[in-house]
Amino acid sequence: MNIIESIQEGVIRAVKGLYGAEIGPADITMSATRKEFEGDYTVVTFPFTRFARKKPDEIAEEMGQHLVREVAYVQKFNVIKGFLNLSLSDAFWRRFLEEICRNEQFGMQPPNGHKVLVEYSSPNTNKPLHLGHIRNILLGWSTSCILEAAGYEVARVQVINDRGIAICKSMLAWEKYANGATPGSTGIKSDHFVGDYYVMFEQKFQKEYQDWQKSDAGQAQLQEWLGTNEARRAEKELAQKREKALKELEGKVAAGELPPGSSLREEDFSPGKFFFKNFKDEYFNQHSKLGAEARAMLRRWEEGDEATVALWRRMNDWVYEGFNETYEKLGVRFDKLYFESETYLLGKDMIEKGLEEGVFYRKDDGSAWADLTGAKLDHKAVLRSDGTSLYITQDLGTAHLRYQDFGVEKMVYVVADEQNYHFQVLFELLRRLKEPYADGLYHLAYGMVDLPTGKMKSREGTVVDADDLIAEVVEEARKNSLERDTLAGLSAEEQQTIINQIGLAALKFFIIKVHPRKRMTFDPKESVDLQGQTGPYVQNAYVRVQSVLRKGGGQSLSAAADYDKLESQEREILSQLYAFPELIRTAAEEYDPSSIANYCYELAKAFHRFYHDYSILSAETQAARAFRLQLSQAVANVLKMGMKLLGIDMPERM
RNA sequence: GGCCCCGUAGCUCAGUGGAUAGAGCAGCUGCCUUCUAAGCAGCUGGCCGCAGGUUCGAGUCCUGCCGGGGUCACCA
Repeated sequence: MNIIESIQEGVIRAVKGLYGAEIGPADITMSATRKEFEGDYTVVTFPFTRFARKKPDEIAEEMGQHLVREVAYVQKFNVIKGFLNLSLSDAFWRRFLEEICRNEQFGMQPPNGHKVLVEYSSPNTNKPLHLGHIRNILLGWSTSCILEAAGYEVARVQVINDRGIAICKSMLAWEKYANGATPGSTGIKSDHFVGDYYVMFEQKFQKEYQDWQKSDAGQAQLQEWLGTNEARRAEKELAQKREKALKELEGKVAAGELPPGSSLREEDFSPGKFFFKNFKDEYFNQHSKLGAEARAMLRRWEEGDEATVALWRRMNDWVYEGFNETYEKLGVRFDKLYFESETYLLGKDMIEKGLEEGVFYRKDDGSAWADLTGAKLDHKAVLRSDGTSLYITQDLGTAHLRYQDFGVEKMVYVVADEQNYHFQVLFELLRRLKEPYADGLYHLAYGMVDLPTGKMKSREGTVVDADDLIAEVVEEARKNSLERDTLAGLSAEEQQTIINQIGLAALKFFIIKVHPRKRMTFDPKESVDLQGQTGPYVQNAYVRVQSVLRKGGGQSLSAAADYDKLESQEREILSQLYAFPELIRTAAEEYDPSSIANYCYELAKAFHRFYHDYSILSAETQAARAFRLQLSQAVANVLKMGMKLLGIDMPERM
């Protein structure tokens, strides 16, 4: 039993003995004592006034005496405004420190016999990975590590969207314009190589579309639309929008944010532009030559045309090669890949079963639906009238397949929050189908990543590429390291390893420290910061310990047993360490890596302060020296484990 | 419009219903002859979106409103 439970039990007995009331642990409000007061743990006594019929201070006083008498290691107490602050004995903390120094795996929970699957990354194969994927990957990886630390057996998987019109665009552009060029022949990273042809397709298509807009056919289409009611509505809305924008602009000019004489871009409010923007998909499907070619290619792929499938395989393999490089740089891996080309037909059996069981119903046209109005959702199509699968059908089948593959009781889907509705529907359907894992489903929905300039938009070229970003943070770490010149004496290879660790720590920590649910602003300038609330700050605390240990470690630390009169900073650090196991449990329960990041920062901060204020190697006594060495060692160990859960490695020097 | 998420310092973010709401960045000041200054300390900066309610106690829970985002396809 840990000390917190002991105290709770003591409080329960005290309440019963003193006031004759029965309470449970949940009725007790307990927390670590705030820094400005003396004590280690605080019990709030206000809730007890109801049955004690006494003032909070009196209750606290009585209870404090009771706890000191009855609970081992509770040594003394003080009362401030109804808050009962308890101090544990030095012996308690010394024993705790000894215990964690013996246990390298302190905080890691023993296997709990449960299996969980984590799906993350899940890219398309037509473009390289970008900043959004990085958040996804870091969340997925750290969540899976945290679940492992909490005792789960974890399977890491990704779904790869390797089929559909998008990859056909890349294929078509490559066929038409590449003249047989390959990643090897051009020296371009292979996923970027494929992505470049996707971009090229879009550019050629855009050019074609613009030419068409000016053509008789295009103008005729526009004229036809301009006569409709829809057009009149649109014109009205555009006029309103224009007015609003004009007001905003005038406000900004008045505030000096924009130069005088600034004006609106009138074309933004022209009905013609509005029309052609919305007509784009229809143009692609109905009129475009390139669109027709891409669709023909998709059809050939679906028919299994040999040459098309071979090209498809070749280009996708290039993409995987590039992805794997990026995954390796980020230090993540997967146990299994699910390719949509292999799973997109799955799920129909489940629909059949569901139809029999009345989970779904059929419309006259043959399509299958689920009535989810009871779950405050809606009617949802699960099979097309021609009998083919939909996105949701495929996900039903894939979930079932994964259960067969891994026998997991829980599945975590790391997917952006724009798909919240989809997962609500998916989980509800799996519950109704009585899938055995249906109660263990969790959508780890994370907010999109914005740039200081606004949303990332691939069409406007504001997407931050994953590889570029990694290179940038590592370069920043390299420059800083050179200035500091602390790595002299190490081989070039060792130096590079450390610089990579520092750069990636900055990037990863910057992203993980924000709660997943929140939309986040990613400022590239701040992400390469190496000072303050950052990954390298935490690494530096670890490095300082290693440096101390190199100089003064190796001797017996048994003298630590004689250390008494712990400093309040030492107690504070110990109390933080004490919270580590519980932190892992709650982080796993809540699927929240950000709590680990913030914990590591707080612990590093406490250590940096301690390191500054007290001498470790030249402490006043042998006992103090031994104790502080142990304490430093314990801090380093916990920081290393904590950061490892975030996918961040600790360098031995920096 | 329905549903979901967010709103805390100039900026980026913490904050299990408990004490005087915290960090980092930015700005200003100090501290390297001492275990690595990627550090430490200080100053400046808050109607915790607004209004009600529940509670001994609300940034935290409930309701309404305002603002931002997402989503509501036989697309994925």
